[in-house]
Amino acid sequence: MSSSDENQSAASPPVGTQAVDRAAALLVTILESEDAPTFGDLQASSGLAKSTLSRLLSSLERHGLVLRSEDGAVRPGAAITRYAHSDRSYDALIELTRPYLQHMNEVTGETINLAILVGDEVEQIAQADCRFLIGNVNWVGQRLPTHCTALGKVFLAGGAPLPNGPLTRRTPRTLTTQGRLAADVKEAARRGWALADSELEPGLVAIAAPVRSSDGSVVAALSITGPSTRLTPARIREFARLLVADCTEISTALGFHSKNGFQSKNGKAGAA
Amino acid sequence: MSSSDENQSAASPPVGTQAVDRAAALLVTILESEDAPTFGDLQASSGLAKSTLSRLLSSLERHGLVLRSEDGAVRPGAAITRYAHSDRSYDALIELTRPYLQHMNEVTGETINLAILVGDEVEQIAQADCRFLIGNVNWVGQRLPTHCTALGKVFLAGGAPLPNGPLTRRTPRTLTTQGRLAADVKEAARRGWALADSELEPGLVAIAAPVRSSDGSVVAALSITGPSTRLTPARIREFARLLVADCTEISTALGFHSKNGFQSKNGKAGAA
DNA sequence: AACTTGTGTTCCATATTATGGAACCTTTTT
DNA sequence: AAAAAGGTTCCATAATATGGAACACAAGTT
Repeated sequence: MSSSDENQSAASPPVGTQAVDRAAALLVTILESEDAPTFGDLQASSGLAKSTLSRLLSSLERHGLVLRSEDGAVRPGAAITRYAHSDRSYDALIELTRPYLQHMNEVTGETINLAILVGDEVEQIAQADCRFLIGNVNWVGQRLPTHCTALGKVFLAGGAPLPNGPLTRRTPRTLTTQGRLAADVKEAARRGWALADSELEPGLVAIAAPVRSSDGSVVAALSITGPSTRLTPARIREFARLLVADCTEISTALGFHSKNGFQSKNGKAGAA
Repeated sequence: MSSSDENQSAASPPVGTQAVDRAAALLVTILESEDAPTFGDLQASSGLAKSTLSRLLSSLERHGLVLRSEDGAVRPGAAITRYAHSDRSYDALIELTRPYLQHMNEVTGETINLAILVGDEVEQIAQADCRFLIGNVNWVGQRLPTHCTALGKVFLAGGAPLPNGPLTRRTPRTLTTQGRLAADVKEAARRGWALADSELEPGLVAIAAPVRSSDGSVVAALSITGPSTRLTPARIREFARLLVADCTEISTALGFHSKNGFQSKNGKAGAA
């Protein structure tokens, strides 16, 4: 019995159930594999006896956690697929990012938001509240356009299609031409974070950075929002560093690895 | 030991590992629960001893399959979240739908495609090839606009934002005004399937229907494509029934339940 | 066609490994 | 301050998972 703990478990005194541990390790392997492993692959990577592996897979399969196709490939099953394509999958993302929201809130004192792209709008799905009197608004559930928000620009920089309709003028500083918006988004992509200064509402400043999944696509964005009186240029630079650092950490937790903050998706993406 | 098989396993002679079975059932419960269950909830629903439950959850947690937040709620863990937000999650969707593609291909003889919405375009991700000489084109990987394809109209009918830029005229029959497109999409929503007759390419006819996830959102679309010589009005009606039936089955496998084929997402969605 | 190799499942005796009750610890409620 | 609720650890017991070998099936090989 070769106890090869190839996972992150550093020095955990084996508390828990051995059989379940093995099955869990198996499932994780299947979830992480770029292309579906075969029975043989799993046997090699886990070092389990054929009989044991067969039984473990049967149990997982019975519950729909694993799917075996005719060619012998083992894939995540219907139960997982079902979850992956449901709204609930974002709840876990919120839970995963919550500590970071709190951390950034403690350091900056400002409102922190987590958002995803829904259609061509940005929807805030979690928030850590500002500690000052001025600035407490609940943004959760709100949907905003992409062209005049820092969060929106992050998704645009990540490859979302530019809104090709009219760009509504929310304030005198809103970018209302395709050209200026494209340039601003390009700049955001270059430096790794986006800025919206009085473009949504006069005196309201926001910066935002991307959270990426393992394939490099932007799944969410985090923002710091506050009044321009507090978010001065110096503060913005300081907070942006912090923001990008935390977003990078979250992305890493999601399996993304890269040295530079922003870069185009390498996989299936690209111009149509 | 109350062997309460609450899952679909009808009469499977318990082949497999008991401990893993319990853990798997637990994980499925967590994945399916609308809002995160607590330790107590799981104890009640599974009927396991506290100690056993504690150990099982520990094992699952160690591998990142489960996440326990401070308030005691148990949620899918980072490993699952990571997978759910990666491109790979579509591989399993393809695998899940493959039998249906084949079935429809056998019945109709025409080309069947599975597609998802990427940005404001439709990307084909799986195909069952046409059995006739005329009509074999590999669409997989291709991205097409939404306004002139049956697949695209399905997503528009499902709530995706209408393209608000110019609607490119691909053929004389392409719908190039917002008004006519909106009307066509509305009709598609009403009857549960979409049609594109010589709108992408002269003589090319396609029908498509939605695949929905448990929350009602359209995650994918299936299409039947062929030349207008074979896809006559009578055939179209016949194939549409088949298409909608199969899509409903797939949606059910993904946890969606509804009597009428098309209906607006009841959850977070709605007009902006 | 008969043979060999590769893959995965079932069988079975063994002892390793999971089990549940109780004690214990921590936090919340009254 | 006391009590209840919620979880974890401990421990002796035997129930349960284990791996080797036999078996079944398919695919390539001579």
